[in-house]
Amino acid sequence: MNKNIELLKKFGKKVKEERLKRGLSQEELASKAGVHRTYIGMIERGEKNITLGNIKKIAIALDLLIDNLLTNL
Amino acid sequence: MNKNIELLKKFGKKVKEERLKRGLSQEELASKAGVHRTYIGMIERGEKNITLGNIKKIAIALDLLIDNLLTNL
DNA sequence: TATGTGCTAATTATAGTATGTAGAACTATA
DNA sequence: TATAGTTCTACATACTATAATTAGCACATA
Repeated sequence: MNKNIELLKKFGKKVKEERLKRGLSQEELASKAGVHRTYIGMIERGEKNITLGNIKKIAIALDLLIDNLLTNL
Repeated sequence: MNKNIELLKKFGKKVKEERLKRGLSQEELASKAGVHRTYIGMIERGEKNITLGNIKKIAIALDLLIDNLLTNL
């Protein structure tokens, strides 16, 4: 479990990076993805072990393929 | 949530495919990945919304990059 | 004052883990 | 041949750990 921290932080960093590229706020991304504002914050900080379903939602909200969000993890 | 079924089934199919390519039983893959035997079965049947941490474990057990398991999802 | 984000905390939903039964397929031995 | 043992997988629960969702406050900064 603990060894996931690095993985989750990397994923969060990628999400944040792609969100900012598009000039979106956490709230806007959350709204697009259909999740809560604070949840996006938690994901970006690597605090949650996100499920495949939500990875997909975020990828779609960012106009990305799911595997684009997961390269180099 | 319900719209995830297709996504999870596709993922499970991919895992099964890669497992069989390597001639591994569910139990052997489970052991390599450090998860339970029946859990692999559930994943392959698309019954569980797997987390990023376990996706990584399974990818490693299959000698795959994480994004190789997630193309075309 | 308004917007964006970090962070805590609480609740609900469900992923993760495990045990057990059943059936199919395939060996081996009488 | 049978019939007994073995391996593999589907499936049904059930428990417990934690993801998912929400609300609220602090602190920036424009």
